[in-house]
Amino acid sequence: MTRSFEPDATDRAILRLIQKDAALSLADIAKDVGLTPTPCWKRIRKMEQEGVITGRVVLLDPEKVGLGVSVFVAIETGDHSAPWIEAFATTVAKMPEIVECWRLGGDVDYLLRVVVSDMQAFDSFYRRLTAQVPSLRKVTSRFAMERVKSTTALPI
Amino acid sequence: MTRSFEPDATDRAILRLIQKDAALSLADIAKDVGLTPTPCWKRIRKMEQEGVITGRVVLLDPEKVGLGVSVFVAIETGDHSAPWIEAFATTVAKMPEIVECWRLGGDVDYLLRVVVSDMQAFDSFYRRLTAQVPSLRKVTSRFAMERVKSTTALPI
DNA sequence: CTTGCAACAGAAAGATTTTCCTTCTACACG
DNA sequence: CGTGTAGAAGGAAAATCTTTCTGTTGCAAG
Repeated sequence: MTRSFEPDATDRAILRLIQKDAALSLADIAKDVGLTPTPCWKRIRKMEQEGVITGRVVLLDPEKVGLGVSVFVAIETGDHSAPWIEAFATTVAKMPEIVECWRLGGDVDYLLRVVVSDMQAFDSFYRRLTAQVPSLRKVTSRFAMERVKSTTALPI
Repeated sequence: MTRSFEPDATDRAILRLIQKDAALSLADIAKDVGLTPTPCWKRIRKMEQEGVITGRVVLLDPEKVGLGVSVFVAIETGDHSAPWIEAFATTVAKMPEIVECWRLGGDVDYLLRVVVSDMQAFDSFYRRLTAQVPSLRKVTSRFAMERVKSTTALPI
């Protein structure tokens, strides 16, 4: 796969900054990377158009909004057919408690991170999940005790 | 734990919006939640000051910046002392490839997500990790085949 | 009532976006 | 060689739009 976009050192400097704080003004970003606001803005817009930048979002403190419980759910399926995989992806997309879902190689087929308010809410989620998804061979839930680190900033 | 902040329906509507797109103008947000820009802005500022909103960031496409490989590393430690835990957290904080690190309850002590460019980069990371962290009893790496879902938006 | 909170309209301050211009480099051609 | 041209990248300044702040009003609870 040849990458269509090759960020130079300046692009990367910009990305490193706004990956951490997208509220910085163009003037500040520009000063930091040694440009004036205009070319800086042009680079950012280009990266948005090319899909390098996929969005701007605010992050919330899960505790503060009463969603302090993260649970990792490892799933082994008994059905590896394309229709099952597709149906599973659709179900996952529809459940907002699932904030991450990865298909893995190896013993575990899927790993989910589920965000809920408490154990009871997780139980409710768990029942809905297992009721909706057929052919689950093994489901292992592990509760997070502490969020040691969690960042959206890629090591660019 | 009593929560100091109780968002009302309007606060939550605002959060749902800007969790998905923080580039929306106040005018747009206000129209959507049925307010004028000023009270809307005051609510957002309040939530920022109270720490409900922890930051504004841009999200990147990992593939487009050449970091398309995510690996989950499950760690079981042989040392559960406070100093070990602290030292481990410090090491994790210093390694930018580790984008998530959770301390779990149960058989697995820690679960990491590591973002790298390719298998070779992961091997390099793996060597550095195991060289720096003592008393690792078991380390299991699972490669992500597909990112089925990944969102920063909490189900508020 | 009246007190306090939340909303509003409108103005000021500040940021973004556009337009236009300059510079630099690479490359083709006389 | 020297010159002309195209394309990429930067910059200054103006226009436009947003955010932020002011003062004021309305409404609900006490």
